[in-house]
Amino acid sequence: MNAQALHGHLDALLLAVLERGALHGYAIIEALRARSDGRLDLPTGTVYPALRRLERAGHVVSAWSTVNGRERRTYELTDTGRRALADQRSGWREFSSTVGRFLGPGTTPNPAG
Amino acid sequence: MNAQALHGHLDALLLAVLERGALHGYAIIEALRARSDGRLDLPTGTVYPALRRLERAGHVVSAWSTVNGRERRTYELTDTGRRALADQRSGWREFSSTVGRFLGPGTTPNPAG
DNA sequence: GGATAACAAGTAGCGTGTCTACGCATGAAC
DNA sequence: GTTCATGCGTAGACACGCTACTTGTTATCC
Repeated sequence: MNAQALHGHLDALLLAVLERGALHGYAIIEALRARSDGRLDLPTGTVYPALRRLERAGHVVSAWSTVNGRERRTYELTDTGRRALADQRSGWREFSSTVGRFLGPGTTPNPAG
Repeated sequence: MNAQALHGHLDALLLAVLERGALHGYAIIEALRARSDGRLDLPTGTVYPALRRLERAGHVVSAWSTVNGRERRTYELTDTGRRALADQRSGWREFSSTVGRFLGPGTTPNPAG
């Protein structure tokens, strides 16, 4: 599964992983991969531009830090970003329940757990 | 909600509405609108090209019929289309459950106490 | 010491897919 | 005879993610 299917939901995913705490780009990619059991394996060429978009939109702020001589740009959610995430969440719910009507009951309201 | 968010799932929706029986383009649009409580209101410029894509792919076949002097092109699911729909369905389930982990109700830091 | 891999960030150009904005045609209402 | 709802269709614009590439550091293997 690649990000083509995401189309328009990628930003929401990025905000969602940052909700748990600030991360740098590479770590975001790994978090997405880990939390999706390897299903979301996004290329850097997808994630980095998206993060810059989010920063331009004011949803995240970034800060450079150097660790072992390696440059890391760490991204953090802003208040605006938090509100945007809430919006995206309700948008996702409406979207998935609407499409779910046509494509099956598998909207997974809750993964049984 | 428009089809921008659909991106990649539109074909599946079209196949899904045709699953219940053959329809012509305009009726497909109305069926989508009706079954989604008005949430899916797709422009013709989105649906007609999509239907032609599906026909080129062999997922549907079309036939002209004239009703009251009006030309209608009625689309019908093929066996290939039915299989494709099944594929899309399982694809949708995987997609929605994966994204749902991040954006779903169970994702909030307030785990339904 | 040199090659390779993993980590870390980024850009350029392409392809796909939906949207906007049209055009064409018929039948009913006013 | 103009307007509206029905019905089909295309052209071009635009947004977004993908592929492929570049730059640079640290660690590992031979």
